[in-house]
This record gives sequence, structure tokens and C-alpha cells, in this order.
Amino acid sequence: MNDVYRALSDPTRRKILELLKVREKSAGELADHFDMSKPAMSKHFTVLKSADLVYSRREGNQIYYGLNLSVLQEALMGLMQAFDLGKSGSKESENS
Amino acid sequence: MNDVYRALSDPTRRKILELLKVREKSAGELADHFDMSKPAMSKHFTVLKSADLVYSRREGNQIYYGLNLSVLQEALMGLMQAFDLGKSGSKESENS
DNA sequence: TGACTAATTAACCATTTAGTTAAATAGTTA
DNA sequence: TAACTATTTAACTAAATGGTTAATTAGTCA
Repeated sequence: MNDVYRALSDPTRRKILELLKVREKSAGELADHFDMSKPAMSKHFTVLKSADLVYSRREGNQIYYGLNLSVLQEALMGLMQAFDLGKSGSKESENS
Repeated sequence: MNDVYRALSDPTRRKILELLKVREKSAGELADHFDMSKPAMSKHFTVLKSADLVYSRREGNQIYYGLNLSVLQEALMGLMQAFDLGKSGSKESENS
């Protein structure tokens, strides 16, 4: 779970996850969105994979990445709960 | 806002925030919870302060730190929203 | 097989991070 | 002022991070 928070701390990786929220994308497709070399992107994929935030799947020539939404969800819910920021998030329940 | 995510990526800092969730604590009180030098702790405080996750207040000899809950809240809500993980978090609304 | 495409791994580098110990700052109190 | 307490800042270090280019792996296709 610690890997997850570290993985989320980098803006490039957060952006990757947002792109994957829409649908699976190949490494190349993802890389096109960033001004960065393919190998650099590949390393970000590795970080995301080792945090289990994404899965990968080879399809012929290409490797497709997809979001493990539940992992992300649990990580964020975990933080929320750790700080009693349950659900609402609005101005409700702000009293002691 | 980027500073916030980076600040949250370290387990020591997350623990500090959890301790502050209960109530304000002095630098020394906080340090007592960790197996780490005071200067190391002080640096963590600086990171948390520059992310605006905590405020500090001198009271005589000591410096008290407190949690800026709303900043934390907004950061987490921001992530939640970026991934359409609004509210529920449960198994509801998982369909396309 | 050979050429081509997609992606990763290897080797390297500069910067940042998270820790240390020693020194400095700030406030209290005799 | 001097001694003491609480905390930070300075200087340093080892390891991690995020990037590069060059080389390798894996799959397709003529």
C-alpha cells in the first residue's frame, strides 16, 4: 500500500492513470501524451505496475495498460478513513 | 497542490498528520513517536508546512503544529474526483 | 531469414530525498 | 548575564528518483 502512495506522488504517473481511466491504452499511445522518452515512460509504467495500480497485457506487437481502479479506490479510501474524511467531504460533519 | 501529494507519499509524514488529527502537538511530542532525530523530524515538518498541510505556532519555548484538515481534504477530494471515485467508494456505481 | 515496429532493459547522470551530527537560534528562568 | 530547554539550520552522506541514449527483446510480415 505504501508503494501506491509513492506512485501517486508523481504528476506524470497521476496523468497516466487519468488517461487509463477512460480506457486501456498501449505504451506508445500513452507516451504520445508526454514530452518524455519512451524508456522514461516505461519506468513510470513499472512503478505503477509494482504498486498494482495498473495491469499490462501484450497484444501482438504492443503492450496495453489498464487501470486497476479498485486498488486506487482502496488507497484513497484508506487515506480518507485514516483522517475521518469519510464520504461526504462537504461542509457537513465538521463539528467536534 | 503537487506539494501536497509529495508530502503525503512519505509514511512518517502521513503518521505525523494522523497524530495531529487528534490535536495540536509540539515538535518534541511528535518526535517522541518516531525513532528518528529531531532534525529529521524538523525537516518533515518543513515539508508538511510548505504543502500547507500543517500550521505552526510558537508558544513560549515550544512550537506547536496543527493539521490543516481542509487542505488535506481538498487534496483527497481532488484525486477522488479526477478518477470519478466520488462519495460512495463501495461496490455501487461500478457499471459503465 | 531479414527488415521493421513496439517496448523494455542497461548503463549512466543530475537532482532530490531522508537521514545523520554539530552548531545556531529563541525563549525561559535563576 | 548565564544556564537550560526546545527547536531549527548547516553541512554532509547514502540511496532513491526521474530523466537520457544505446542496446536488447519480442512480435509481425514479406
